[in-house]
Amino acid sequence: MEHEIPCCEFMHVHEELVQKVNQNMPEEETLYNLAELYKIFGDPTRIKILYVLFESEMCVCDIAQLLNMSMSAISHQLRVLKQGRLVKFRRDGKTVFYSLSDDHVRTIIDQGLEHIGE
Amino acid sequence: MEHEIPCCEFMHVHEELVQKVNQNMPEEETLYNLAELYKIFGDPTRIKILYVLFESEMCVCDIAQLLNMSMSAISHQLRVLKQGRLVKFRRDGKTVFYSLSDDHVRTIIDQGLEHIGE
DNA sequence: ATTACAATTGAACAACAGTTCAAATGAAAG
DNA sequence: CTTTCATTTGAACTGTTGTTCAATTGTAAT
Repeated sequence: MEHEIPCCEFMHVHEELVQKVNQNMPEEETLYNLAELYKIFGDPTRIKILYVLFESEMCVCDIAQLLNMSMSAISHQLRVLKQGRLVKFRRDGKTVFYSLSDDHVRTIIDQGLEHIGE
Repeated sequence: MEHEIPCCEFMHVHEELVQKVNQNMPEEETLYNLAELYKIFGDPTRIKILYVLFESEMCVCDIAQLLNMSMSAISHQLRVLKQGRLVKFRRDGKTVFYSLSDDHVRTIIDQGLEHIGE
């Protein structure tokens, strides 16, 4: 990440502005975590799973049938959603039921829909 | 995307619920576009660029210096942001100034921050 | 114990994404 | 027209991601 920066001879932004940017820029780790969160939303399959879970908790098998995909594929994606704390689960016998872990999920998706104009 | 679905013998979700899911699930294209939008936010460099642009419009060169990255890398990412309609630009002589195209950007990022608890 | 079955896991594979490097634009000045 | 310089572009390379397939785990029933 080290660079010789071949760049314009003078900066267009003022010194004051540079300070403001550095002041308001969150820490590297925060930015990284933020990107990680959005990466999770950045896949149609995972978005679909979240939509399905908007209605109610469901087992892997039901989700797979509803989305017409293999249980393995769904399970892999549920793991990603679990790691991102977007879904939680409970076991009931052989079956594992997944559900949304909080309301941010819905808000974030709604904001996105608004942006693309749906 | 075709599957033999080896799955549980009976569905746990009720018929009524299946209908509700299918009713509320947006069209395939919408879901795809939504995922595409979030993919854009799913990269630290692009998040940083957006943060920089929170303060004011800036040229490629200034952004590159502020983030300590090559102009080429920044330009490539600005193209992605441009395609997602998250930034707009104006040319002034040899310089191109980029700025945020609307307020959704800020709202979406704020929602994300809230989720990760910052 | 053995069987049945929902769910998870890991390896493999193809598709994709981010940065670099070198070359090409595009606009202004000499 | 030629030069200069900010920006863009395309190819190459590397690292990552999503799905499949086969094998495994975990729970309950026989």
